[in-house]
Amino acid sequence: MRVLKYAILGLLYRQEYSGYDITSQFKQEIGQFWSAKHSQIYPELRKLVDEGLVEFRTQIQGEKLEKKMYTITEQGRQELLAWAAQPESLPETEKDEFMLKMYFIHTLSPEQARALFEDQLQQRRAKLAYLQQRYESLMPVFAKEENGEKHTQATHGQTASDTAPLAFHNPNLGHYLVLTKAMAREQSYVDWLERHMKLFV
Amino acid sequence: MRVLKYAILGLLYRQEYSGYDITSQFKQEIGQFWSAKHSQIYPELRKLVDEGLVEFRTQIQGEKLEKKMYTITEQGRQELLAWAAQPESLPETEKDEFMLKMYFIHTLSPEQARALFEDQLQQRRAKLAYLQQRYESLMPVFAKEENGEKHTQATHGQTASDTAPLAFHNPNLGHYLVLTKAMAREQSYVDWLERHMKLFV
DNA sequence: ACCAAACATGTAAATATCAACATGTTTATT
DNA sequence: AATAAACATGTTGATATTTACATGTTTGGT
Repeated sequence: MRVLKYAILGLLYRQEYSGYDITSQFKQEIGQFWSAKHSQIYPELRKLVDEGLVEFRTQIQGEKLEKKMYTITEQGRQELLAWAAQPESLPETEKDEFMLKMYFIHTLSPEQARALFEDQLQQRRAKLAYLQQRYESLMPVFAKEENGEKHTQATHGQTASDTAPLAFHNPNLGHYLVLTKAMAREQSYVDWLERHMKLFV
Repeated sequence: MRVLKYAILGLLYRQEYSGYDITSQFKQEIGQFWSAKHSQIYPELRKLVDEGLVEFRTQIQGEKLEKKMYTITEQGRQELLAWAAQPESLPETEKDEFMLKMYFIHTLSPEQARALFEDQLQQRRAKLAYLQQRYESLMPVFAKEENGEKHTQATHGQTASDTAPLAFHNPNLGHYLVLTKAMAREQSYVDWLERHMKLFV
């Protein structure tokens, strides 16, 4: 399916990046939904160059550090748009090793199961808090906007920050969507864990 | 990491299975969180036999159809339990091609984006409905139990069926957990899509 | 008696992914 | 002046995963 190809083309659609920059991008928000290591990115970039979908120019950083700045070509843009507009059917499996362990919960003692559950809850809560903090620092306008009206007693699995204040033509829309979706995912995970914690008490 | 190894051991912990049976299991509920094709399963079973973690006996089906029924060994049980009790740190990325496209939403026209969004919503709703139906047919007791008290006006992203009526010692607990978790995941997805649909109206 | 679907097991080739190996430069701090 | 962290780019080898190739049996329905 070569999704990495399109992930890279999509990043280059907006601006010029080096291989290192692309690696860094995958450590940011989009990394919640797609990422790759540099050892996969560099060969993929070479392949994209060979296919005429991207081009690069070598830029000197400092005295002699060479970095390759990649840009998307017209052909690359066309392939990107064709992919992006194409609806996909859902994957049958969304892999989750923790849930696999939960399916085999009868292999554990109640104490062990509880420990696993609590560890997962702690990790998911930390991740959710991190995402919320990113949201507030990256999109202070929208975060504030909602703190007055609904954010007061939100306990039912959905933060008010997840309510779409952006218009279609806003360069931050994509970023906003992945952040709110990641928050919704983690909130749902936390809620489910909390709802089932009583099994081990 | 070899998660498939433990997925197979976990299945065999409860009962004897053939390779085909294991393939079938991955098409059931556990396939929501882990799965593999038969072309990966058969070599893995051979490897597990070589390692002494599983054994098999050949059984004749009908006149001459040979099938290999696999059982877990004591060593296999030990390795399974060691894995199952071990907490894991969260994966940095949970891949989702649709969300990758949403990050690149500026490559699309509002009409195209809306079409993608609606397609995804339709697919996620269908999947949620399918899971709910499975839940009701597999766990009729608990589905009924909750239809009286809370299931009446559930619109806030969490079905009442997701509220843990089982005790720790119930052989269906693992199955119950993956089903409710999959439903929660899909419900959260549907809610997020619905909340953001207005961007395209 | 025929046929299709399900049962059953494998291999081969291509691709995707990750961990480790390998090397060197630049920038900021002390 | 030293040093650590970040910047920067590659390759290699091991695994994991998917798609296609390959073959045959059994069961249930017409």
